[in-house]
Amino acid sequence: MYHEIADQLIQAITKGQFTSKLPTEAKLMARFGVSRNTIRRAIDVVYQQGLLRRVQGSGYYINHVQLNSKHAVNLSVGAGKPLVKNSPRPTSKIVTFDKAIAATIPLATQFNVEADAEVYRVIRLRYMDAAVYALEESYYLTAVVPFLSTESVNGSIFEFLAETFNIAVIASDDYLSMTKLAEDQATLLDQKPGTHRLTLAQMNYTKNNTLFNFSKTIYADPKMSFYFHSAHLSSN
Amino acid sequence: MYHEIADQLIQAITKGQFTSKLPTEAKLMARFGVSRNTIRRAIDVVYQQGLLRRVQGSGYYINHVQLNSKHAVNLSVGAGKPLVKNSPRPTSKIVTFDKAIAATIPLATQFNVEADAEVYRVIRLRYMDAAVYALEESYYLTAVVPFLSTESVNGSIFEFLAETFNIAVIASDDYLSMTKLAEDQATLLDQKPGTHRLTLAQMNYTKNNTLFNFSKTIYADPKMSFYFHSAHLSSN
DNA sequence: TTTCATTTGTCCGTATGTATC
DNA sequence: CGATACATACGGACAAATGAA
Repeated sequence: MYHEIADQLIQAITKGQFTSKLPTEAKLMARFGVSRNTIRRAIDVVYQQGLLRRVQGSGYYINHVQLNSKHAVNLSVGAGKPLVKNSPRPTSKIVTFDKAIAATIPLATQFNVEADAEVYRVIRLRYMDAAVYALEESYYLTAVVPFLSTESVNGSIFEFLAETFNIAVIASDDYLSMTKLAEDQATLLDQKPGTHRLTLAQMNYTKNNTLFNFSKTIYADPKMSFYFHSAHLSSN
Repeated sequence: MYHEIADQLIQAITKGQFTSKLPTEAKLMARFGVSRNTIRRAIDVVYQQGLLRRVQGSGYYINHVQLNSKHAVNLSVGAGKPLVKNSPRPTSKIVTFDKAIAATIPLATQFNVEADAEVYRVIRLRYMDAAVYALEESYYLTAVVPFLSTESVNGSIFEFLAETFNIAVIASDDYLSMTKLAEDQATLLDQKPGTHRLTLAQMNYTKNNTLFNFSKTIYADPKMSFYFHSAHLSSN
């Protein structure tokens, strides 16, 4: 219940329905017909995403997150969704799409994924507006994701998983660093080998914190930037 | 109250008092003599920092965060504390320490800091084990931070602020990107100009979400990495 | 396979504290 | 000072997942 309320509040804020402040808790209680605890729980979710400033005795103020760079990713919302409004959807060119065993994958051993786990391997170039912006290498545990359609691999895999298996990201571990492009990576990204580029390694967990996906994404644009909001649960 | 309990739980976990699971909520209620809501609130805090996996019907499992790189920063704990256990404390070499007006600072205008705000400016080289690891450019609003001792600037400013003014980080906005080193930056960091390095721009907020500090840190080591855990408030 | 106790997840109502205006 | 609004804490009830009998 508080999940839905949180979603509605987030939508309302991003749509600009509340310009400077959120209604008071009392008003929100009346509007949604729930108890104060439930409203506060929902507000916690919104607050955690950095959309609110909370001031005791005064109210909840809207925070307008700034993403100056054209290529910016907001990591605090969970999966790496580009947060630029009305951004065009990325397209993909598949490099590899097969199955593998975790033990044979460097990324998997690095993150202590169970060695004998079977995974779908998807390596693809990601395009935005016909320009390549990332090289993505992602893996899906077949124990959790029994099937991956070629169609979804060409589009949004996460959307496919949500619709088909009701798999959603509950938590994620994110590691940001620079990688020196190897020959093959460089040619795929159309850059010089040895160039340093931002790289996001990610572990994604779903219900009950079971790992279902891990990936490594190298971003082509040197101006790429990542945003992340960290908020303690209560502000005072 | 739940804050203290959360702190105690975090300490207990990092000290290795609980190896695989946390005690049940019922036991924690008894141990701390508080209600279930309070315990759960405290656990929320711990969970948010990525130290726990929670499984309905089963319990809370300890998560051991992996930071493979020697130079790794955990951003989900708030300020940029190095999380390597027993890591030596960094030392500093001051490049600049004076006052300035926000309007004259590119970083401040970029983040829409009130133009006429007065700030302490601290530019310093950060050393770990006699080796330079970062060039830090940080600003403290004098409206919130009335005084900065030279002593603290040579050591830990955040510790000084906590002890002296009871200023703690409640929330932060973090921006990670690469910067191409300018001449002066390159010489300070002992690198070639034009080199790409990881850069963390940070806005730090204290009680009632008032901004008290913003900074930009360029990390010398190309192997530098950042960790960040993102967890939705409830896992199921 | 079913049942049942355990354990966490959600929601409610209430009371009191504290900061803001 | 009083009214408003958010912060914390308690107790109770039921739902849902887990794990063992």
